[in-house]
Amino acid sequence: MPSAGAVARRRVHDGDSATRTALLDAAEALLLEEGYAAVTSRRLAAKAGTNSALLYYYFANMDDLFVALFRRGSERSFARLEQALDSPQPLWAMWGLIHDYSSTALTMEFMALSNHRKAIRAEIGAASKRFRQLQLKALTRVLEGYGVDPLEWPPVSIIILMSGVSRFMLIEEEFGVRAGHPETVALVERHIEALEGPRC
Amino acid sequence: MPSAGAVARRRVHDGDSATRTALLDAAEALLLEEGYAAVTSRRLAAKAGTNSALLYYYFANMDDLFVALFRRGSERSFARLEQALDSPQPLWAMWGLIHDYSSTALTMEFMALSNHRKAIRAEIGAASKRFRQLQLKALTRVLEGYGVDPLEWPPVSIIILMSGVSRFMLIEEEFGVRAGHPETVALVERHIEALEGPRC
DNA sequence: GTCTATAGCTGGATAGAC
DNA sequence: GTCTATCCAGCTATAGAC
Repeated sequence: MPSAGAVARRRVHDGDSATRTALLDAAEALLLEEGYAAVTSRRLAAKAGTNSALLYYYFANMDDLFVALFRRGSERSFARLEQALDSPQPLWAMWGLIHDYSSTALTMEFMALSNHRKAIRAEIGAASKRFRQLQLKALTRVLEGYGVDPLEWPPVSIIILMSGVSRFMLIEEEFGVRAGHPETVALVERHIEALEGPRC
Repeated sequence: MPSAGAVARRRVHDGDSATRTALLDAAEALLLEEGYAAVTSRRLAAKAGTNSALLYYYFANMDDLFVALFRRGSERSFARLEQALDSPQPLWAMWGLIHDYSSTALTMEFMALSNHRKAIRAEIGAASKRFRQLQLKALTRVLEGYGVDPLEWPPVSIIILMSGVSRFMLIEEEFGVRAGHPETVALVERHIEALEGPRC
């Protein structure tokens, strides 16, 4: 574990290279398959077909690697969100994005990881805010178009409700709890359908 | 890290003793203050004013200690829930219990911990199911009394909505995201008030 | 019941050859 | 850029004295 005040002394090679990408890919795969505790310098280097010393050539330390991996993931998510909000059925598209395990699993793993990697905490906060702002800007316009009263149903609350209920069910499923999930998904989707018509 | 198939060979002393309780208290405090990564046998023993060898006198291994701590916490939560559901305003009482950081923080820490301690996963799943059943049994009766249509608003979905939105906001707050939270809390509380009158 | 001492392992990070 | 070899720290768990 790096000491709290650790500073990267080595020079880091930010550019793209096949090895660097392989290391990030291996880290992402390990993170999803076995959880962040499995992502150690040795195991991840082995999975990428190299050794841990090379990892430290590309990244100053493990924190650095995790931050790079998180940013790569956020950029992808952000692009997917922009595309979803641009669809003719933005509520359905957003719900599809939110209530999908594979797009949420990485985020949740990073949240768990952030418990003992403070560098990651700040990254998650910043990305969440940016994500929320984009969702909010689009949804405010969309809901206004559907004639939804923003005092009774603030757009930001719609986002939080959809995200919260979805995330909660995904987490529960990881622990084998499924009671009430189908009914709740149906409830959410009834309300989306009332505003936006059946999903196309 | 214990090997996957590790079996507890030592005899374990389950009964209450001041030292055992001190160890559990220290573990709980460390878990909340610094996250589960800080809960190592050495640090926790030091915090309890003893040494790690004694920890292994009371618990077969670290997994065992975490399971014992989780069970102690669940029993307390369960008792609080029973009391809440027995109040004259069960919706308000349940919401108060759900949307309270201190009662949720430990659960979230255990969920993060369960990523690399499988023994904990099973415990969380079992406790969640038990918790849900109690909530559901009480809420079904209460909502029926308020004349809420169970086809449009299934009681189990009300529970999931309340839990999900609350948990989501508590997590976001840990990452410094607060946008839309007051509006959303107000929204939930308006709906509770419509059914149960102002909170007493 | 409680302690000291320590075995055995794993991980982060670096040195230095090629 | 990539490797082998290695240092050092911290952790789980045990042995054995008192």
